[in-house]
Amino acid sequence: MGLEDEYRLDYLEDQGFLRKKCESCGYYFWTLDEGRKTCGDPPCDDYGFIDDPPIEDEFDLSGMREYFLRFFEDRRHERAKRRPVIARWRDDIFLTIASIADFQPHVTNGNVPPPYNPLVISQPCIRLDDIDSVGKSGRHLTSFEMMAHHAFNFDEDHVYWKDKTVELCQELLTDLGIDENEIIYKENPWAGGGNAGPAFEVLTKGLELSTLVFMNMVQDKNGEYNIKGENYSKMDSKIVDTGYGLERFVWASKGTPTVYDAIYGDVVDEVMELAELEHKIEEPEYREVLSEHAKLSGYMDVDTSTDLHKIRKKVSDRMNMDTDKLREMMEPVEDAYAITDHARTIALMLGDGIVPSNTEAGYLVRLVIRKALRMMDSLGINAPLSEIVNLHLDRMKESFPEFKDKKSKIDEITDLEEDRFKETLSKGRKLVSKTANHYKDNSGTIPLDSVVDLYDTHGIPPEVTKEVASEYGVETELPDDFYARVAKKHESPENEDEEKTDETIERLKELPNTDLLFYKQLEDYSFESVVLDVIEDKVILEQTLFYPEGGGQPSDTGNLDTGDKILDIKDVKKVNGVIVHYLEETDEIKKGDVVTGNVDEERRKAHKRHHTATHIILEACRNILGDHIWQAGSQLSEDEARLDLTHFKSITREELYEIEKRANQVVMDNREVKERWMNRNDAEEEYGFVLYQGGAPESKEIRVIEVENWSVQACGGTHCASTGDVGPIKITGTESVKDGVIRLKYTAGTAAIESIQERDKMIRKASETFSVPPQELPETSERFFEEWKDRGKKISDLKDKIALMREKNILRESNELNGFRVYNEILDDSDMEGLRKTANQLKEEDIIGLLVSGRGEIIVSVGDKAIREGINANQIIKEITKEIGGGGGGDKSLAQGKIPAEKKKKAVLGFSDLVSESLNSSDQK
RNA sequence: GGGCCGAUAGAUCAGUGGUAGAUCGCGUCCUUGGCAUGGACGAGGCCGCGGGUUCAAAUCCCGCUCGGUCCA
Repeated sequence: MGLEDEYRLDYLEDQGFLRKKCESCGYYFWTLDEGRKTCGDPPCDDYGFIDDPPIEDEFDLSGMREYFLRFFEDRRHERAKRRPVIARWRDDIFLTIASIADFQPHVTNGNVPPPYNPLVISQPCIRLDDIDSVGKSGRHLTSFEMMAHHAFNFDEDHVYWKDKTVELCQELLTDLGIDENEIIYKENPWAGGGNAGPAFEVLTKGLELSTLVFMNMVQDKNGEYNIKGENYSKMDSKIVDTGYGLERFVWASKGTPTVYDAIYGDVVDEVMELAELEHKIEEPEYREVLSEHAKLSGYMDVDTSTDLHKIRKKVSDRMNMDTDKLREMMEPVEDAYAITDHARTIALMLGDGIVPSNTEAGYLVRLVIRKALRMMDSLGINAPLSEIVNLHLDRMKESFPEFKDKKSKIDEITDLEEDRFKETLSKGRKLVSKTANHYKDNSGTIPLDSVVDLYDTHGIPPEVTKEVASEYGVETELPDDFYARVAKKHESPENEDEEKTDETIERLKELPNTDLLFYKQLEDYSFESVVLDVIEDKVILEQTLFYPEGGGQPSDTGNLDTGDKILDIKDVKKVNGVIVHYLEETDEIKKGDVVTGNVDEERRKAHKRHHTATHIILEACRNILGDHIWQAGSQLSEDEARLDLTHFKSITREELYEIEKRANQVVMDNREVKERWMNRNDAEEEYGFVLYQGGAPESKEIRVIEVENWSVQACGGTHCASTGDVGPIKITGTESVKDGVIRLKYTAGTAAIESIQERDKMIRKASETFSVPPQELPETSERFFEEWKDRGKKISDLKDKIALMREKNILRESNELNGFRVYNEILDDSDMEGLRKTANQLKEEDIIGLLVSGRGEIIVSVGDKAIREGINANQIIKEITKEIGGGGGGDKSLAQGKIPAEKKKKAVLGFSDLVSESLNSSDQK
């Protein structure tokens, strides 16, 4: 079934819009211009807005944003706060890529009502998909603000739908002075993230200003609508999802050749200045080249070098200019644009608390930083990247006041990342030199495999490899689809998650949600309840005090008392709203029984202490280390708790002590720990995103745990009533989980006492060994270690001396055999090192020798002269060990091995014969 | 979350199972009026930690810790 009817809006028809089919691309579009034949979207139409801005007045970013927000506020929309660019509330994407992402999935799926309805927002977004086109295309950005008005229509609550949406859009555009004959609504259905719907792209003079999506379908294998290759069916809710590109609007108000000049031309100027280039945007010839270039790249992809080459060729032809000259002219400008763009993205990402890492969102910010640094390098900019980031931060003060306090942290992180990258590069260059030298005499070309390896394993960009290799006169194999090949290397078969259709789950669905007593009776440990069902080893009660595993807190254990028998509970889980108790055995319990539940009190208390301690420590870390600290995971047990934190360097000892001290201070303050249920939107409004340290729940009401005057977190766990109940907190260790994430381990309450005692025992044991009081342990152990090393050296020296002294005996006692002196002896007090030293003396004197230690270590040495006669120490030792057991080997002059100690004499006695045999056989050759 | 790479002298690194090395730096001496330089000698190593294989492990295998890097 098609979507034609979806687009026939009364509003458009009443206004006199005509539905036409684009002669070029075949898509339908709506226009007031009777003569129009094409849809207005490049490549069907050219850019018409450059040097001829369709928006009457010039706007800057904050001016345009404010105009938009006010416009919709005046039309009964509430202004919603932006969310961070890191999508902490979602587990399917790292970055906020659209304004609607703020409301997915909890609002769009109907679980949580929107904060306002309808609402207007300007949401900063980051998209890195087209990062390679940034700067070159004149229109791509890695960060942008998606302005939007959203209306969420559910069955009972209808706000507005298609006609009103288009009407508002049309009114906004004409309000801005855009000629209504130039406004085109192009039909182009949208699909993404499991939803879809009809959509209009709103175009003027070849520029897409906004997209109006009418999300009313959900992915469904048997759905009747087919959009972009997938089947969809209608859903109950209808969501108005619009997106107005703030930067596009500013661009359309200025008509500059590129979007970059429109939105932050002054920063571009400064970047050009740092590169000692002049931004000649005002020079006519220059501006013309730039315009031509921009117009062409408007409808071409520039992410492959061949496309870029085509554009260059066309522009140079049109301008009657040499292609090389054009390239020389364009490349630095493109890099400067890209650097400016990336710097703003970096400011947003770091400002919103992303910590650079080798994984997840942290990796994405590192990627952007490194791309920027590379371009700065090729432009010859010596200033630190943080300086350019600061240019943006200064200008963002007004629009993003929340970044004001973050400047020094952003500087620190940027500088640190710059240092790290330089380190990686300089190491990389050495490695490339080595590789280049290796292939210099070989093929003269570094093969693709090596180039991929250098990039994949060591992070050396292929361009750098090429550059360094050329210094050695070595070629580099570098195909156009290099990065695709790297990607291919990483491809692995994806194991699809099997869909579980569990009978148990079906049966659980029939049952009512369990009444959660552990949220109501915080200090109780036993309760009574009716048994609702028994499924295999699982018991479901009407109400329970047993806490199910969740939020890093393990489940309670305990027992159920049926009156006749006490049954142990080994695990408790929550399946949707139903709490499932896993029992050792369930023979004695049946549906309808009334049982008494007893929670293991010590275990629960240990969990409470560790959980509350976790909240205290997290806030202590945020206070001491900074606001970039976010919880990246946590796990409690009875004995220990651990907390993973985002942090860009390792924590120092001193910081750790400070955190420990501060946390214990909060304990001693005996602050109240309050728990309450709050409306989710109210809680977010009041506390912001710091609430969601442990991940965001997907419900209307959320449980908020507040440590008085300390921290507020959304949390479903059990907590102490006041911080004094936590008892002492002892940090027991740190480790790094991955780059940018550190793990803190600590104990609280009884467990803390135990861990302190454990440490005390270790110290006692060590100090008893040394027979010194604990306080002298550090010095003493150091002294002992130094002495131990000294003695090792002395022993080695003495062994040298012993070997020298033996020399006299050796000369006296060696026998003559076929012109060689042969010596063998058992040195009972010696070891392998001693034997070796003596053997070296033998070699110098050209004596063929066999030495055996008391433990059966054996060594055969042969001097140069004997080697020339074909004597081989390795062969001899093999002969010996073959005959009497053990094993050994080495080279011609020295061979080592071991034989059973009791065979020492036998080895020595047979030696002369072996040597003479060996001499004879070599004579025969 | 997954893949790949690395850890040896103060620094940078070599060392494919058999006597732990190079360069720079450091110390002493020589060359010099002094500096630069050149030369000689020397000190400096739990070869990351723990296990395994082996007659023998810096080296091979497994685990851990730390670091680097690429991808989702």
